Amino acid sequence: MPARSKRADALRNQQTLLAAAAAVFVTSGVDAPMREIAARAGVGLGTIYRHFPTRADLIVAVYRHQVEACAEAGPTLLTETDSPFAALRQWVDLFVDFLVTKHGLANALQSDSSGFEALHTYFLDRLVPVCAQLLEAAVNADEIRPGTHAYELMRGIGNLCIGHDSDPRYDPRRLVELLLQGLQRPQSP
Amino acid sequence: MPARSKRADALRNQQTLLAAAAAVFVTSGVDAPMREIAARAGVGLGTIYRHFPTRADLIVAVYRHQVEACAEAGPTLLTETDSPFAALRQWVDLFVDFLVTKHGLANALQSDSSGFEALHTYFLDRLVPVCAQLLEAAVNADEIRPGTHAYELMRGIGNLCIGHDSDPRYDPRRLVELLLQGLQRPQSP
DNA sequence: GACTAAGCGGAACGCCGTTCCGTATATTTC
DNA sequence: GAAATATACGGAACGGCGTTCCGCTTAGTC
Repeated sequence: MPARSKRADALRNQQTLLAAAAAVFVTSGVDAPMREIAARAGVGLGTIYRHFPTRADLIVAVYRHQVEACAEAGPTLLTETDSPFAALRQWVDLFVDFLVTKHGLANALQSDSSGFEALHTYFLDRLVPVCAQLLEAAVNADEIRPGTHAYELMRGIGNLCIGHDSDPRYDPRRLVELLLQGLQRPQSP
Repeated sequence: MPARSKRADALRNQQTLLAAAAAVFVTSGVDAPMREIAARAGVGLGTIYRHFPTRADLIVAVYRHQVEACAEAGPTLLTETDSPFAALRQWVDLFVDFLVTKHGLANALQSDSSGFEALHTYFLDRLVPVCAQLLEAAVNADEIRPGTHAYELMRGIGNLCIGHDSDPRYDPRRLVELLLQGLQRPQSP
């Protein structure tokens, strides 16, 4: 019993809000004042909170497609790439690219303030299993040392992506690459 | 001409504030409301801002000793440890321990909001040269590959220390160790 | 067209950083 | 010791932001 379906204006507003949020996130980052988003969408503050009770809900809704795409790319890369480690590296690249192009998203991802919990949860629930699969394949192929947990790796990568735009001398990609190399099994037998 | 020396009560308040801030930082993190610190010190808000115009100034003042100690440990470790890479590893451990025991400090260090600039600046100005020296020694000893910049490494390590207390499954030390291993020169000639 | 429940807007509250200035006091001067 | 003055103090006040709440509006229904 799906109750009664939502009102038309509610659905319209939800879409408008998503579009407005996406636009504002680009220019002002994911920490932009809620008022700014509401104003851009031409709705009241109450409306934004009714549709997206927490900021995290809004962020998740805005980026869900891209996260899904990233998650789905995992298995694909695994089958289409000859070495599992190469697949892992490409997948991580995808993830880093995603984070790095969203102002403040990496920061928000790690924020421990309640309210961002949903964000944290969604990203990790969706992506950690994918990462784990890639990791396991690479371990089985004897390309990397076992013992690294996907959760930890994902959070580490996320952390490394913080603040990349504050200084041109800091490029998260180089450090992530270093991390991956640290993962590689020493070639001694 | 050192102008006239400060008033006695001003000096006393400065000390009181430092102690109060140190105590509050332990319990509420370095983001604790300024009011809380002022209250704890038993002074007005104006006083805290007069002595420490920005939050970063206060944080720097509170932790200056420890940062100095860490900076000075660099050269010492280098002479007292047989391998430069081992010295680097120990030094990094020191730095991680420092960051990990200060709630929210790692976050603050990376915050790009103006006002934390002084913090960023002080930490990096003081520690990057030390790290660079260790790095260079390890490169010269042919223990690690050249091409990594101390600035980038320090920021990466700082980033990895963010959020360590939000989940027991996340241990920055393991990832930092991975990073260091990624630095090591592959043992192929 | 009237009814009703779903949805809307934005005023209002609380928290926080930061500024500003009337008041209090340490220090110097006589 | 008292007056003079530079210094420092306290906390009210302002603005920005997140979040809640409720009287009003409107879409969907009969």
